[in-house]
Amino acid sequence: MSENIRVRFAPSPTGKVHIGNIRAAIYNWLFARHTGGKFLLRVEDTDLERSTPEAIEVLFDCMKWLGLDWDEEVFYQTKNVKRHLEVVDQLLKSGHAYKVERTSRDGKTGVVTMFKMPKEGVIEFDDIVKGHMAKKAEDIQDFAIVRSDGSPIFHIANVVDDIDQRVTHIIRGDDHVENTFKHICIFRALGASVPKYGHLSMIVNQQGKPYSKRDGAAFVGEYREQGYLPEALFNYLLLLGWNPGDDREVLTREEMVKLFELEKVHVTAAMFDPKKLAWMNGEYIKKIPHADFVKELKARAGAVQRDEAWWDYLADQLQPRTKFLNDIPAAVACFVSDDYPFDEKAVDKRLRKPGVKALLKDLVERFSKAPEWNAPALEALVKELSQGNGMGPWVHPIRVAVSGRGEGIGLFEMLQLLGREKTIARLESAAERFAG
RNA sequence: GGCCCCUUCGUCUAUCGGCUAGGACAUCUGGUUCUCAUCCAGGUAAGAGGAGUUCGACUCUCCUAGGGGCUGCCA
Repeated sequence: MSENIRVRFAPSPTGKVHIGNIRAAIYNWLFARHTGGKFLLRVEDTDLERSTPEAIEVLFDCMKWLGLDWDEEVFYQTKNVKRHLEVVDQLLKSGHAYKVERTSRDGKTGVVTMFKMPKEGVIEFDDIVKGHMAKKAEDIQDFAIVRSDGSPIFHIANVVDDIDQRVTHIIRGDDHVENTFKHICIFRALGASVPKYGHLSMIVNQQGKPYSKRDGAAFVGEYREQGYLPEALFNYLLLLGWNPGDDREVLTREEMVKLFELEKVHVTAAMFDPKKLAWMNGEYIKKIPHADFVKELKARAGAVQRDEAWWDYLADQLQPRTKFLNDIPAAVACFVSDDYPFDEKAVDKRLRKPGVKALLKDLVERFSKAPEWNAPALEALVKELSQGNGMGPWVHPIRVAVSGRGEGIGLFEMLQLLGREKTIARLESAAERFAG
């Protein structure tokens, strides 16, 4: 493979980065890193309304969050407008373009510059992912390249920028396939070499339609806010249309770079499955180094003063069962404050039952007298009470009383972390408040 | 309507003429556990339909059906 390979990610900043779009970035990045080529970033900021500095910042943030580092300086399309128009002049002179008065859809009338399509012949190219593509020139109409206000249109800007950035491979969404036939004609009219193309299928929803904001989180920022790890999103998006050829699914970045091949990217549209992404996220959370997880935990738990051993222990209990970092606050609420919320359903099921009050009172007695306060000792204590018939009748009410929830880390580990004093106080309080 | 593309379990996919069609997620069952969002074991579940080529087609060809994309002075 050549080290001259140059690819680009060329989004138009709108303040949000769509997952389909970022997947294109991922594939470009991987292709560049795999082949030792350059991954360029071009900001197609010609829509002045939407391409605000803030929107561009959002784009950079998403890229950085996912670890998509780019080579060379960011290329801004607006800075190349002069060049675009020079090239249009060139096309006008060579007879590949002409001016004409037209009325647009919204009723504007004015003179636009049109690119003149060849009238016969077949335009063809070998798409790296879709294979051989061909279309009769006569099936494509002449198209506008300069608006009546004198501003260049996407088709010409895109092609000129690709020439100027010396892009060798254009990897982009499937929705650009038709444009490619047009763009190839522009490259040829300019005597420029035509880059190689690879068109990526779309990410679709359960109905098979392009995945949009109505289908759930469609933008990178939303996944970040919901506590997804960038590595998990990256890995999941990569697998939507590519696989390493064996059964591996959770891959390190190094493995991805080593194994990624554009030729093996799928042609068919892939349905987005939030459940598998969630699973993938859990896998990556398990892989977080202990010390880092403790840091996350502390950051999300709020201000609580405990010693390191206490945090270590809680982290060990929590990490394997955490699927989303955003679940942490609810999971640790009972450790953070004595004013933790009670889940009404759990309370109904486990506390508002006859006999529970007496049971809790009895436990308060026994816990007060317990010689040791640690998980194994407490478990032994309750096991003895249950006489081998299952600890459920004791465990469930205790759990809801001290944590307000029906699920969480192991109960006895939880009691150990809470300490004797809090445990007893909470059992007493719950007995008065809820139990019958 | 016209043009281009696609079609293996519910979903993501393996298979590149030999298949008892494999894996993962989801789902179900059983086990472990106090619970579960952990862990272990197992199960259900697929080649759109029809012709042809071939000793043999999920794999190659054609047709049909279904799906998607494009058809802008958007990108």
